[in-house]
This record gives sequence, C-alpha cells and structure tokens, in this order.
Amino acid sequence: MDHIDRALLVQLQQDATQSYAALGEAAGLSAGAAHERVRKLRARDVIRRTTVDVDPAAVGAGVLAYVMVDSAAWMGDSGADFAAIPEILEAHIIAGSASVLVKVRTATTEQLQDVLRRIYAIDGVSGTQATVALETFFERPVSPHAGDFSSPQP
Amino acid sequence: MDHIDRALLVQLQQDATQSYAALGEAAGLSAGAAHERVRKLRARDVIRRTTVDVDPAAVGAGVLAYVMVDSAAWMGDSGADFAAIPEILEAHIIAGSASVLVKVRTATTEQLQDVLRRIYAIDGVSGTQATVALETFFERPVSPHAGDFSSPQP
DNA sequence: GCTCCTCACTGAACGGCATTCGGTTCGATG
DNA sequence: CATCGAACCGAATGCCGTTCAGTGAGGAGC
Repeated sequence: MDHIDRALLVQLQQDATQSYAALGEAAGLSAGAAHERVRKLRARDVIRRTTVDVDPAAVGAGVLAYVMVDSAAWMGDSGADFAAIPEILEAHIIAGSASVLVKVRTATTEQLQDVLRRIYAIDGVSGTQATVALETFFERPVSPHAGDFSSPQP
Repeated sequence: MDHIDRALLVQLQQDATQSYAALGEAAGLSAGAAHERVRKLRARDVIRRTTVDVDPAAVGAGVLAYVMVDSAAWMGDSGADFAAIPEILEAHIIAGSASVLVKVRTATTEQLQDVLRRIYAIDGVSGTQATVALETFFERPVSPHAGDFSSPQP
C-alpha cells in the first residue's frame, strides 16, 4: 500500500472502465505493471469488487432515511434480520442510546413506514426513530488518502 | 426501465467486470443487445459511474461515525463546506431537530475529533452530536427492485 | 565486496471480447 | 395495409486485457 496503489485506487473509484494503459499512465506505470498491482489489490481484498453506481431515484428509491433502532436486548446477532429487509442499505451497531443505526431507501414515505413496521417485528426491537433526508449534498466513496490527512507528509 | 434493465443493473452491481456475453446470458439477451441497453442506462444517468469498492480499513479509515449537525442558520447552501472535508463521505439536509447529517470515516478517534473541530468551524454550525459505529453488519448498493417491494406484480 | 535471490517493472505477443453494423422482427401509427 | 421506429441477433473488426521473457534494483547471506 504505497502512494502508487493509492493513486490506482483513486483512478479506479473515479472510473473503473478505463484501460490499464490509461490507468498505468496516471500512476506512472506500464499497462502490465498496473494490471499486476490491481490484481494484487483484489487478491488482498483491498478492492472488494467492481460495481456500478445506480441513481436511486431512477429505480424507485427516492426517499432516504436513517433509522435509530432501540432495543431491549443484545442485537449483536441480528444482522441477518436486518439484511432480510431489502430496503435497508446499511446496518451498524452503534455506541449511544440506540443500539442499531440503519440506512433505508424507499420509493415513498408509505413504504418507509412499512419498513419501520418490519423493523419493529425483529426480535428485541423496542422502538425506532426515523430521520428523513430532504436533500443530499453528496455521497462519495472513501478516500484512499484518508490516512494521510493528519500525519505530516513524508 | 423494465425488468431486463433491472436484471442488468443487479448483475453489474455484483460484478461490473463480467463480459457482455455473460451479462446478456443472465438477462436473456445477446452480447450486442446487452451492450446497447447498458449504454443507454449510462446515457440516461441511471448508471452514474463504474467504480470499485475499497475496504475502508485497508486505506486507514477504520473508524465510522455519523454526526448530527445542529445549526443556527439555514444550511442549504453549505454543501461545498462539507465537501471540503475529505473524511466526510455523505452529507444530507434532514428533517428533525438537527439540520445536517454527515457520515464520516477516519483512521482513529483522534482524527474523528479533528473532523468535528472542522465541522464546528463551518459558518452557521452551532453544535454536533457524533455516533460511533462499533460494528458494521453490512453495507450494500440500492436494490434495482426497490419499486417492486410493495406494489403487486404486474 | 561479491553473489544469489526476489520482486517489480518494461515491452511485446497473443487471443478474447468490446464495439459496430447490416439485416430482421415486432408493434405502433396514420 | 403500408410505413416507421425500436430492439434484437449474429458476425466482423480491431482494441485491449492478459501473459510472459527479459532486465534492473534492492536485500540477505557469506
């Protein structure tokens, strides 16, 4: 994981369809070398997968909400219960008053209500508190330079 | 946007490196037809871009937190201020007591604190409330079938 | 200091697949 | 019924992903 790997990751995050020749040029490498480095990044699971960004509104998921889930019991083994609800895009155990935080996308607020109903049905859930997003400023992938931000440049 | 387009989107979300021949087979199409449909999905911005999923921990961003940002003023024009902080991955205007919700990834909790300091420095921000994720159950892309979930099948 | 080994890169060659295009079918429109 | 357009198939072309032999730098061992 040196600065060349990070440059490759940045390039691939921006556009994973570009040729290895262009990728290598951006990182100061030949196409073969770029290919080899990317292959290793995949093998090490630094690159988990290559995927496409889909416009949520275009597939009927224009409503975005975050839901704090309160519980009466330990929720550490309930991951599958949340994963079974397809409208839930993320689920995290959190520190604080609630115990689980989930990110939900639905087509309408009625469907959001239905998702809340299904969350209530999960064992141990004692309450929810939903927060609806009115406007999204931006959503972007994690920066491969995250580690650099507070350490002095070498 | 018919069921074939949705099948293509699902396939591409799972693995955008597969050949158009495989893609077409999964959707009951020839390679040429699959290519043409995907081209149109890109042109319509249903597919925003092709990218790679990077392991946050591998690039020094192992700490995940959600921050509720309270403000004294209207924050609708402050998107750029949040975007200027690279550790912020998402920023949304929300309904409710706080006015902005941001998703943050950093290497350490010390760096998280530094991000909070920079958020405080944004014009109009009057307070923050951070929630740290202890464990992530899952993170996944939006389902192209979201619209189907509560409407009867046609 | 010298040699050996490993690792990463270059440049070229091969083959697969992305991309394009002509022809066909089907449905809608007038 | 005739015309038009949209969508698909199958094949051809050429680009580019993938592999490989060769080269050089760096480190370990003696």
